[in-house]
Amino acid sequence: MISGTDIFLDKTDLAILRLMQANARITNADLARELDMAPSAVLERVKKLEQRDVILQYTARLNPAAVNQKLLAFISIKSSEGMGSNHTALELAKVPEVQEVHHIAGEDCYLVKVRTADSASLMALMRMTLSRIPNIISTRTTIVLETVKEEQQLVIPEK
Amino acid sequence: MISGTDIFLDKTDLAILRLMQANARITNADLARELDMAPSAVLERVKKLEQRDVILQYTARLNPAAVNQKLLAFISIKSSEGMGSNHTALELAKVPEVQEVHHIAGEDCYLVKVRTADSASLMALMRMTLSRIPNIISTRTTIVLETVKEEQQLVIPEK
DNA sequence: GATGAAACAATTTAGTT
DNA sequence: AACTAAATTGTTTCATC
Repeated sequence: MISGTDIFLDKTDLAILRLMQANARITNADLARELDMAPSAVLERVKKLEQRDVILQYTARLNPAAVNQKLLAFISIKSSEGMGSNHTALELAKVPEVQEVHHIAGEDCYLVKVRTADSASLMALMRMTLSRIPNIISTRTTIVLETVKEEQQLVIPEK
Repeated sequence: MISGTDIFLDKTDLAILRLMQANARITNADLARELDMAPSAVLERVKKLEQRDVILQYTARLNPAAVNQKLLAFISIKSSEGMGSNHTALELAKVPEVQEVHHIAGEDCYLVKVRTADSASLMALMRMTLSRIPNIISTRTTIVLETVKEEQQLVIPEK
């Protein structure tokens, strides 16, 4: 769960976030040099950003093709469960190949992003895993032919 | 550009990827302890994984709400350019608020993932930035009401 | 490819302002 | 919240197998 209490970030915090978003393996010493601060002061700020759930994770972005995950698809899923329940979404979220589950406005359904080795393994996933989740009424699968950009970088405000 | 030459990853490489995907700030010494190897051997492998573009980036995943990016939307964009050209996609990719641009099958259009502060700033972005990109025929915007899962973690094969 | 050793650098804690 | 100082730990190179 993500902190609901309000979060105040000053110029220094935002600079730390900008640097760590661009390179999570930057040393604390290099961060301190960039910010013209003592390493101990920077370390304390980083720990607080982690505690406050401003920084959620440090992760290596991998080339999907290198680890045999060449197929990317988006699936629109309609569920018969009433509003207020999101059991279907939670079940979808448990599937490791499912990277994203969003509840979307308008069409009253979920948008799911899935990555598998190829179209055969996507079919297998849909038959074996998705079809076992209750309340799914329909699915519409869109295959990605080519990805031109895929980053999670957020635009960090100036202040 | 991502390496086109084929990539062979052994069990040790895959273990490194699994560990660094989960925590990009793991120390090289800790990696070496997990793998029962000398730190120097692990360091050499990590450098090769970076060089071969298996590891694309180390990044901190940030809480979008903490940096005032509360709105997430997917936009389907139809372009009049012929197949073979992807000028529109490249222009879309240049926009910092655009996190993803995928060319999708079937409807002959792009699927774009965008993050902004709120719906007013999304409107402003569409009017000021997207409307200046040539060849865009139509857009259909879907607003995300709630995100249940959003990770980029890939399923790393066993071997 | 992997190792061990060694020089150098970073991390992290504690005490102080 | 920030600093300095100091002890511990990690990084990285290089010679060797």
